[in-house]
Amino acid sequence: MVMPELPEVEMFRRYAVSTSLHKRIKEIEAPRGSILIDATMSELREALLDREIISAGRHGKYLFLGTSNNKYLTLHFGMTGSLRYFKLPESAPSHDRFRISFVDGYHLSLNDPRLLGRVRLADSVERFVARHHLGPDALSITYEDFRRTVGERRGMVKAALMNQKIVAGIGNLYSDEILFQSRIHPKSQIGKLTEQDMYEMYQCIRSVLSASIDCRTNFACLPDSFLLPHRRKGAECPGIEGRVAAEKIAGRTSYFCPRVQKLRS
DNA sequence: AGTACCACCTGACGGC
DNA sequence: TGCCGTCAGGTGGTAC
Repeated sequence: MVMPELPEVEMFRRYAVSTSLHKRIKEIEAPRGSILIDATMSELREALLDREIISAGRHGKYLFLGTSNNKYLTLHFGMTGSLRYFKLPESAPSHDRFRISFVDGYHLSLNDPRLLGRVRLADSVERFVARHHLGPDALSITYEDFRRTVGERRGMVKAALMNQKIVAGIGNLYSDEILFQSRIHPKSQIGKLTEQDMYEMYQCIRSVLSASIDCRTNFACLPDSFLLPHRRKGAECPGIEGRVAAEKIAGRTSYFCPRVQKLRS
């Protein structure tokens, strides 16, 4: 099952571009209801029906489908959401929660077994990002901004990496990978990180997320040096003799290699 | 300000 | 076999 963090949502963005751009919207439906936030179905229909999707943007874990009348259908995938494009009713996903139907008979659906995905309507991406207090996108943030915003916090580094207000797009899985490759223990206190630690972490954010996108988020395709394919308690650490440890940190089960990742405290 | 915990939500899985 | 508790994790809320 796909956990939608930045690379996964980037795949959804590309999928939407390759399937759904410049098609006239005929109908929208929410078969199970209660997926809309801050907007009603009639507002959504008013904004979208008879329009086309002309752009697909992403900020962190949010996907923005821009329409020809300057509105943005904003999708969040929760922890199990994904996009499916199909024509025949029998090809509809089994957990179809939000469906856009185009005049050519095709559909784009948000498939979401655990019902944690959300759909909103926005007037601009910038205003949406500001309203939800999202930090810069993890692949766009500069090192200066990263060092400053992380540096002025206290607490555990893992919590900061996963905090969407600091940097948008990193969740539990990729924060574990970034910290593993940075050789930093997830419980390390931010105030104890060196300048070198910060820079290392910043570079690993970029390289880890990019590598996953290059692999189309298929973990089996990642280099042998990655932790993600071995993200099980007791598994062998990649590249060093040792076992993967699991511990609840910042409210999430965290996997790390204690021999590689030393605690800064 | 940071942390811990809960709720939402369902499918998978292990224990008995 | 089948029931049941637990876990998975993004977001957003509350209490301390």
